[in-house]
Amino acid sequence: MSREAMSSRSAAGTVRVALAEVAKALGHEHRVELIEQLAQGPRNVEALAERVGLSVANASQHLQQLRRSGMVSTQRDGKRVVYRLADDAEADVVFLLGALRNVAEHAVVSMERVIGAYFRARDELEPVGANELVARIREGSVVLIDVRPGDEYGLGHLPGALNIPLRQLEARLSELPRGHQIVAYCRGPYCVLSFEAVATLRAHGFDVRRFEDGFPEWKAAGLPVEAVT
Amino acid sequence: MSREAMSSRSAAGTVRVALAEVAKALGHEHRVELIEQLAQGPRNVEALAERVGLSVANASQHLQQLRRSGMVSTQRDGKRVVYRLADDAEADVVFLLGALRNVAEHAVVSMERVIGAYFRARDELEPVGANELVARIREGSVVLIDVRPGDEYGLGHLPGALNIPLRQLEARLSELPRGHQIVAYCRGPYCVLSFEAVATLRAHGFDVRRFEDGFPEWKAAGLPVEAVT
DNA sequence: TTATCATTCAATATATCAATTGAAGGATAT
DNA sequence: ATATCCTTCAATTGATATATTGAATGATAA
Repeated sequence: MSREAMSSRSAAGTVRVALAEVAKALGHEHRVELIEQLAQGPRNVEALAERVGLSVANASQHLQQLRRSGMVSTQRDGKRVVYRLADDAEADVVFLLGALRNVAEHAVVSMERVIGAYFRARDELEPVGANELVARIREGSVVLIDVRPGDEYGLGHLPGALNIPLRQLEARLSELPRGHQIVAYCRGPYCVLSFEAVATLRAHGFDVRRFEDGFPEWKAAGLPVEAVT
Repeated sequence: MSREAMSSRSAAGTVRVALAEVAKALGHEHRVELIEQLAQGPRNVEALAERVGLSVANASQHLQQLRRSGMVSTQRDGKRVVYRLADDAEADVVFLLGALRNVAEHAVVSMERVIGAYFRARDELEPVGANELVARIREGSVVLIDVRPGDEYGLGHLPGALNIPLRQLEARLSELPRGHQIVAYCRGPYCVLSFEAVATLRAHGFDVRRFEDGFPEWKAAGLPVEAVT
């Protein structure tokens, strides 16, 4: 939109254009996934492209759309360009993803289907809410495990969480206690890693539940996080 | 997306496609405005087209995109087709609009500009939050006025609110009390009607504040509403 | 400097979207 | 039935978005 067109527009119209710009930036599967990745922590273009399964050039173009929307900012680090959620907007972007999930849950038919087929287990897994988790971490009545890959754990994790990536879980069962309840978390409410972790650990007789959100939501709520220094 | 492509996709991928579909549906200024209108209450195509300033055919096409996204549903009423926010998703859609506004507020440069120029007055107007408003309605210490057009008021309004459309405000000052504080509300946090109403009433010496949200947010929060029967 | 690396730009083909026009559906009223 | 009204469909034009390829930029390291 040109400056001229913008200035001839009502204040309310400008607000709507701004909302539509943000929505349009999230209006493509790849950009949703890029934002989800960036919610775990900052990354350079190559790492993002690889995770999302895009060519570097294609990922770069999508990232620039996100940057133009204002949700993402960049910073040079040597010969790399590091993308991150814009500091001002980080928590709001995480909440926005959550609001989109809530709407899609009711509105999008294919999503209802996949939730029915895959995530129905949510109730059976008795997920732990953030408030309860805060209390139980404080009283020390729970062992937290972060089942994301090690690099994401390194960029930030819940206080005191033990990092056991899902792939290593079966090999590292001896590190887990049988006396305490275990709570597993990963990238967010529809991240499959913690679902699988809970299923695996229950099959081995552990007392384990899932955190209903993930690291980004925890951080966006203003709760304390740790990072590997 | 075809059924085949969908079934060959991971559960997480399906969720992302669903989020992107919802976001894309809000990725156009006209559809944002249509959703804002529908958040006030159900309407037929012609009424929506007129309010948004579109041809009927064009409005119909945008409305069908919204319907395909699942956010909007239709129902025939004689020779009219009435559009409304889908019952399941109504509150979630209103929250989603709010989340978009929060992100855009930080992220979109043009929006910061217009907020600075037009809505800076927000602080000076000492807006009333929903919790405070609930309490003050209960204790009867406030006179509520709804400054939206009469038809929107008729579709639903806050309990006990008096409808004085902004255009009639100066002509109806005698209906307003000088003993009690007045609270004005309209369509939402960036709706200009209540800003103007507060400015007008203050110029006439009334004790008046703005409700910081609007009718849709009040209803989406599960608070009670009235409608003209 | 030159070579190397990470990222972005430019050009292209393909696909999708937006707005307009006029015709077609579906319902009611005469 | 016929006419009328509201809405949707179909076809068109022009605009915008996506993905690919290869070249250009900007920074570091030899």
